Amino acid sequence: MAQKPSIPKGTRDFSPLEMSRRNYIFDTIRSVFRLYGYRQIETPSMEQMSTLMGKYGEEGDKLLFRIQNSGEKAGEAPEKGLRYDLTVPFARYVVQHREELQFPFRRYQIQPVWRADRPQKGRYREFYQCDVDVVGTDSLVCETELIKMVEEVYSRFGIRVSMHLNNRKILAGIAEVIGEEDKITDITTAIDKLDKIGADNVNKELLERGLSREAVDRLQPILRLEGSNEQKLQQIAETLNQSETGMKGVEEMREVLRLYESTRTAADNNAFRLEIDLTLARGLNYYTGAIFEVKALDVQMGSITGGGRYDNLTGIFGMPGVSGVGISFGADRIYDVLTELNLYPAYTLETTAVLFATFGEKEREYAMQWADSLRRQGINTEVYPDCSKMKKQMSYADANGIEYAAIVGGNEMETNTVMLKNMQTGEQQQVSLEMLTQTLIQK
RNA sequence: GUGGUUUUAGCUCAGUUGGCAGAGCAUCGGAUUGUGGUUCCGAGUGUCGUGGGUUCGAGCCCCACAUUCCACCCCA
Repeated sequence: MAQKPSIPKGTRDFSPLEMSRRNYIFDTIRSVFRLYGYRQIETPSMEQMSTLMGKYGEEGDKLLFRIQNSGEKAGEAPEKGLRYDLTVPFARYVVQHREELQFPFRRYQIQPVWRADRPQKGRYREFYQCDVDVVGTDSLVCETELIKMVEEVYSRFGIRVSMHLNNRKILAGIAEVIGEEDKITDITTAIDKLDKIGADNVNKELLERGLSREAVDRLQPILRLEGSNEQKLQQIAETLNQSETGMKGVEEMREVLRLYESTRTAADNNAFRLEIDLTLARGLNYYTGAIFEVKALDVQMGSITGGGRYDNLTGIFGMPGVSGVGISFGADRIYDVLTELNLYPAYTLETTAVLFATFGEKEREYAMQWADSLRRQGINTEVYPDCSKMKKQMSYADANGIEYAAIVGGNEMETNTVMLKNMQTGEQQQVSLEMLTQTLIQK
């Protein structure tokens, strides 16, 4: 019985053109990662449920894909699940391989992750993250370099972005000074929505979540913070001067900004905006220091990159005292942004340089020998496999965006040449193997 | 998990109060027995998302499920 094939909700097929573009994204990100000395690892698609559970908050647990073993009954708790992000598997990896790693350890990882979320704009159930993390150091140089890497990546893509910067210690300090230390999660998730729902609704939500009227009032100056990063820091420092944790956060942020500014030159791109944003919270509750988020300025889309510092993620797996910091580029959202802004360079069309189109079996064999010679020079070459009509063969070259057709008939075989046709201009000339190789190598 | 939306030819989509299933593009063939992308002529294609129900009769009305997209929650 023929049934209509389909793929699971929130997943996608990638066709050749899309893959060329995706590879352009991965290659660009990867080259920046390597520029800063990061090395690649991969981890399995599935992890033990015990590794995943409880790392992403209540909501996160619900969004985990569970893997049902064939032997398990429907009601049993599955022991394996698909990874939800790359950071937690990385922490697990570090703990398991600690004896073989040199710290500080810089790694990058480009792999798909899965979330059983409801799909919508820029949200898929299977998507790629490009993670870059360094563990085993709490140096703020790392935060600074991550910021510079974000700047470099988006500069290469030509996407104008704003990078928002916050610090969990500052958020903790705020909760402390308004006397609601234990409500830090409620406070952060509420003020995270400031942009979207406005100050009045945020305050309403804070009251609903059980904050006192007084605490909400004391929060207001923080919410309304304006001015340059330096001015913001000044105001935050004044507000938090009674909180040791809060002041630590202020110092960290000040140092990161200072280091960042110290490396900037006039040549740096001004399209990149780095701003302190106290309303930036980020849901993952393992963050303890800096937190980052990047949004495209010219496209309506959720964050396209995010990350932060986590002081004790490996502690959960029995290896305390290892601080890490990292960020994750959302490849699929970047793809959507590049598509919407039409920013793909022309060369992202990965294709064949030359197609041999032939008039018969003898010509085809002749073409195969020529093709081998070209391939030895590293030129992407195809021989049309059937003895079809020339029209058909030329259409094939055209439809696949192949730049040159090398036509082989009796005349060409006699003179030991091919008729080389430029598919864009329509110009053609009879050329020797040497001339053909030269022409194609120059491309 | 909540609310709405979409699904008809390979693709994008029309389809009237319930009455014979349509267009453009793409594909294939020909005009052109050694030349594609432009032109002209011709042709093919459908379990109308799936399963039930109402009706003399359902692409259209009702129910369930799947799916698309959007918003909320949350997030890359």
